[in-house]
Amino acid sequence: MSGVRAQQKEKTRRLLVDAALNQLSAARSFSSLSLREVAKEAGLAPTSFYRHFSDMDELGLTLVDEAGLTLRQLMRQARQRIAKGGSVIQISVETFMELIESNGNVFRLLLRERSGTSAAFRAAVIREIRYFTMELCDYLQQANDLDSEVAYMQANAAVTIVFSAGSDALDMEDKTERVQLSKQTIQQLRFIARGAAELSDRRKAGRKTRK
Amino acid sequence: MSGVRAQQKEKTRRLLVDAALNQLSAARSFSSLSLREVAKEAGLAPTSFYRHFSDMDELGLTLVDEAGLTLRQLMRQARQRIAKGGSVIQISVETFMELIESNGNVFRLLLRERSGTSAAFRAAVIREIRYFTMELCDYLQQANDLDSEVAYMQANAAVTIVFSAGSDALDMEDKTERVQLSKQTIQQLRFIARGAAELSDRRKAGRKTRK
DNA sequence: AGCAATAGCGTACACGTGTACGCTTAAATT
DNA sequence: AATTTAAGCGTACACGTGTACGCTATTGCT
Repeated sequence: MSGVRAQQKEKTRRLLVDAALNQLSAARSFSSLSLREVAKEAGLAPTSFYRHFSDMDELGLTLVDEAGLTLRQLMRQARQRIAKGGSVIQISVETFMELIESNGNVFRLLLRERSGTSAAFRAAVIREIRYFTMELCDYLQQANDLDSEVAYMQANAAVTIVFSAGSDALDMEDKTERVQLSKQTIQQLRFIARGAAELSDRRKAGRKTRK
Repeated sequence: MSGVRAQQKEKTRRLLVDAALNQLSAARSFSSLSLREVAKEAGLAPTSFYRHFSDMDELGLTLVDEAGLTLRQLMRQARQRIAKGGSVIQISVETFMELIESNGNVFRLLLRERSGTSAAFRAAVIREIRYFTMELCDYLQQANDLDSEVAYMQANAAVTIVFSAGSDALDMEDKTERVQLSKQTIQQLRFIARGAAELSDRRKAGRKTRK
């Protein structure tokens, strides 16, 4: 019942997953990784790969799942920090940027496979990002008392801006450049928040007078 | 002097470029294209490829250049339409969406290689997009009398939003879905415009009182 | 007219790829 | 203790890849 075998299997499975993640870089996308490369990096014979995944695609989807997990951890962490007070937007952006610095490869995976070549991957990534967006949407609607449609548009725009900034940040090695980018991103999010708040107010006023 | 030879060479060079472009699709990225495939599609022997490009990379950069050209045509067309009156934002978004419907592959190339695997490609794509952004920035600054830094942030955010929407539009086969996306994008751009105008005003007021 | 340049082709090679197949060895089950 | 299960390995194969090399045929130049 201890499952020495299953335990060992899970261990080398992780070896494969980690091997794939570690091979990702600015110059190396998941789709450019070969089964043999991953197996070799994990210290396995090529054919042993099949004991864990039937395909590189299957490994890839596992990776996307892990990336989604990381994204959710990010949200949790941001919420905790926000609870302690401070500018919501600023804290969110800074938390996000930290994630990118420490988990660049995970983020790269999401960015690339989003517009990648495999329909399954795209669907999986889009699902994760949508989940992320919806979570933000709920928060905005509740915290700022927004019209639900307006909240969605704001959340969607904000996520787009932040992800794009993250993508840019990945290519920066200079620290001050990144700080500058953060500032700009924060300002852009404020633009959006401002516009959304206004539209939401206008809609509410419209509903009132119509009654 | 007529240059029968050079003329013919240019012709088959175009054959290669077009062959590469035609092979692009949702399921096929440029980096997944092989020299042999492109040559075959162009009706050439693999080795004849080298008479025109030393590399697939060189062909790729040519493609990016063409994409940049398309982007500039887009700007010109949008400007012409704007001159005839109407909502600037609406016209811009609609023009952009038309481009995507008719030149999906060109746009896909830009989107993918932007976060792609080759540093040279990324640099080239980023240059084209930056040029696009700067052009918009100038327009905004002049037309709306904005603070220059604010205008840049607005232009940058707008381009990000529009490109992201374009990327989403590529995956839609339903027409009404695309119309809905356009509406949302227009609204999001208005959010940004609103926020930017406000910040610009605040900055100007600040400068006045300080004098 | 004669020579040089060159676009395009065919052949050939070494290399990396996915994966089918059978074997070994150790855990799990009986 | 005997048997079944399955993780991992090595070998082997067919296939697609980039590209070096030499050849042909046509254009351009002198």
